[in-house]
Amino acid sequence: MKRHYWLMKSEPDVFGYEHLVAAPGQSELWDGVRNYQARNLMREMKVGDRALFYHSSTRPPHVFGVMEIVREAVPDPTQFDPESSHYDPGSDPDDPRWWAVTVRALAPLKKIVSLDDLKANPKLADMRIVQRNQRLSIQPATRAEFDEVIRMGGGLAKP
DNA sequence: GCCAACGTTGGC
DNA sequence: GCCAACGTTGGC
Repeated sequence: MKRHYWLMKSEPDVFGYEHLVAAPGQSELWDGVRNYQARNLMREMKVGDRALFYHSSTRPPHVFGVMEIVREAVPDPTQFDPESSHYDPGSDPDDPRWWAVTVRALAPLKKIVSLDDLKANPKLADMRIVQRNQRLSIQPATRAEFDEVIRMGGGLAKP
């Protein structure tokens, strides 16, 4: 089975890498995605896939660490929760609209890799994140891109 | 806080 | 099915 690579964005105030590391059992449902393209990509994810964890709305925005997909997409429960800010009254429980994978922290990078660093590396020119305002919160990456970002971050710190 | 990009909605 | 209005994202 071929492993795939991804980049997943979150605002650290809402859900950052530290939350993930501190989470019970160190795994967490990646809920709240309300974009069809991102949803479709998440449904392609397989157990064992790896993802770069990107912190947005920070100065500078940056890649912080690496996650592993530990469970394939299941219906996102927040879409059926009227109390949730992600509540979607239009979603049919028999045919849920929104799905979420479960992720686990693998390790932080030894040093963060900023968006400017990503943009400055010609090897990463095809990554969506470095292209003009590509806001998609879940993006595919190649293994070469994934490895390059980790190399730029000085490798993975021991958890 | 601003605003460009861009996805979604809804009138026609 | 078009497209203007609107809302959100996210870098700056």
